[in-house]
Amino acid sequence: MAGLHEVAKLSGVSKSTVSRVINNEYGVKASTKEKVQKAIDECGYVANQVARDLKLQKTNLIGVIVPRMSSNATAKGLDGLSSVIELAGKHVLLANSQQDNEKEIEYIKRFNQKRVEGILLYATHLDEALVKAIKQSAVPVVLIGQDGSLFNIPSIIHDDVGVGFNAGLRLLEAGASNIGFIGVNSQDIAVDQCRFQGLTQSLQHSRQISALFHSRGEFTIESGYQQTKQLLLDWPQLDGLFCATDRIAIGAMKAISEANKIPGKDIKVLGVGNDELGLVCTPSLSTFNYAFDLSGKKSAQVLLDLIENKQADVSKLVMSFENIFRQSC
Amino acid sequence: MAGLHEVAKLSGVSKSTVSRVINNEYGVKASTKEKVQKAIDECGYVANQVARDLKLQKTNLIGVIVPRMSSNATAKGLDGLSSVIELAGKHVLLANSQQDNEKEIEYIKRFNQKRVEGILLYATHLDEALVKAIKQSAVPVVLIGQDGSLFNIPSIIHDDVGVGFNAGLRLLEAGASNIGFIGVNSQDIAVDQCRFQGLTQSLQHSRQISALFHSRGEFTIESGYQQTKQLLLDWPQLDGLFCATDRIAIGAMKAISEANKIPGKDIKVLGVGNDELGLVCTPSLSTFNYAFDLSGKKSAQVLLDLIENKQADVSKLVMSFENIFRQSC
DNA sequence: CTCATTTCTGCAAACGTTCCCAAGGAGTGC
DNA sequence: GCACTCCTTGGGAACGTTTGCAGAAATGAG
Repeated sequence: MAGLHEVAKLSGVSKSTVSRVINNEYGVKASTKEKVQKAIDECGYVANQVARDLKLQKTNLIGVIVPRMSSNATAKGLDGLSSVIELAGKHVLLANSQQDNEKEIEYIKRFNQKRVEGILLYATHLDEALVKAIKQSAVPVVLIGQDGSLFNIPSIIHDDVGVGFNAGLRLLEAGASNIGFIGVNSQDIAVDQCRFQGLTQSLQHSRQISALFHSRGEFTIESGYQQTKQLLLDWPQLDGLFCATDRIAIGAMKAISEANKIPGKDIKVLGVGNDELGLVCTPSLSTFNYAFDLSGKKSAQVLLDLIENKQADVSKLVMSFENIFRQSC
Repeated sequence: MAGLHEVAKLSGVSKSTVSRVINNEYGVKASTKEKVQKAIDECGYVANQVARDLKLQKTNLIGVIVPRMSSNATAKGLDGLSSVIELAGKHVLLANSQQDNEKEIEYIKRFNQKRVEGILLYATHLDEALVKAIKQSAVPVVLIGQDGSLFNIPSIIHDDVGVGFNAGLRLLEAGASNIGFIGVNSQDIAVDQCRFQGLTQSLQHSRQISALFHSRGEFTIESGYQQTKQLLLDWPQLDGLFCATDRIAIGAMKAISEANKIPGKDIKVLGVGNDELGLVCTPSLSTFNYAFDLSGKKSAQVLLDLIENKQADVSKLVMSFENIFRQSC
């Protein structure tokens, strides 16, 4: 591929001059500018950004690590963050960790090698090795969805405890007293632990509550279905169900219907995430809206700030949520 | 950040030797290797991939341009393509064109500057300027979702005509004779034109058909709702509806219900895409499954081949589909 | 101990830019 | 005609690597 050198030769000027017209700096005569421009068009010159990046010590690259691409949360987050990153004239270097902790670590390292300017990490769980990798990163890392502020890692999180608390209140209000929670795995602090914690907090002082169950599965509709089926068998009194995600909740409602009970009447159901799925299913799902696109944007903004100022003025940012109460509770 | 140079100084060897240790080439004494390794750990050296890329004239970067992040098709496609790209040891450089033709062109240029090895383009419509930009790209571009084979651009497409044809057959079979089609905009060849074309082909020879309507909107549930509301007003005889996407179909069913007709009974409804939404809504939506993850994978493979072999052995690849017939038709 | 052979290491060029510095040339005022 | 300034241009170092080549050190054979 043609380089600066060839353009220079072709137009009979020096590399310096060519460079100047490319970056259209002032101080180059109109006639030479024209001459050079012609040569550029002629040999189809395309600036080599790699060489530039090396010289300028700046890549304009932001690394983004997600656990999976095709989930409501990730997709919307990606949409949000990409818009602010691209507005800032930077590019998104994307990696799919497939929820694998080691891959997350691997990508943090590789991104450092690639000299990204910062990293946005949608982590599923924060273990020692990951924290260490983040600490070792030469460029700032901001965490999305999990709270790393304990380790002094800037984090954008959703108010999972608050959601759990509100879910409890709503369930009580709706008259439920045998309440189940379907979470994911215990390593996922935000989705599993915090939401459950909020739930228990709100139920704690109520004398209406006779029992509380905690069951665990995966992030899918199918898993929600299976978990609930089992739960109904083990515990027929169940009359309120808080699911850690909307997909789980939708699976749950299916299981409930199949057990000849009416979701939203016999058993109140609540999800989290405001997935569009909850809007179209029957009965429509009561849930909590997390502004994933906004948290994506926010996290990108925090990261860009961090890159600019070299120090965080925010170590933890808790995004609020919105109650979306429909038919299921 | 510490460079090769500092490690060399610290360990008392030359840059060459350090480089050799890092790339663990044979022919370096165990004792020096150890010495160097210690120095590396000590000063926290991280290889500069930018410099490497420049020297080796190879970035291991694949540019991916999508019209939006948060759609079923894109998300699944991204999941598929990222898995094969990452398996090949390469990285995904992601750009969101926001369905803007000019941005697509802009990104093709920028990616060329970044010296990506190839580009995967989810295009919404293929106009002259875009074709020109693709032709001018120094690295191979493969198109996903739109047919560019006419312009000799390797393309991975879904069998949109086939889907339209099958939709028509199904609608006839179900006894519909006043059939509507809700598409998007006419510039979207694949989603609007091809699907409609297939539909008309299958209906052409039928004497049962009394009329066929073509209406246009956007990719959303809301748009499907509005379009259908209008359609029902204009044309009350409507008894079969083929929607270019599942989201549109779901909006359509809502409008139908509101008009006191029963979707799947009074008016047969068909969508495209096998969005999970269609599974949970009532009545469940009959649709066609496009293996978006597979087309993502395939396109990445074709691109990698193209990069490797410098010439295409496939110029067009039509992915098949699967009939998913549920309650709505 | 010497010479040949093998193993190891360092020098320096190259990748394609940017940008500092200096120098050439053209005006300008006296 | 001279000194001065301003505008335009070119030379070359630098960014951090890799790698061919040659030389140094180590090893082995006689």
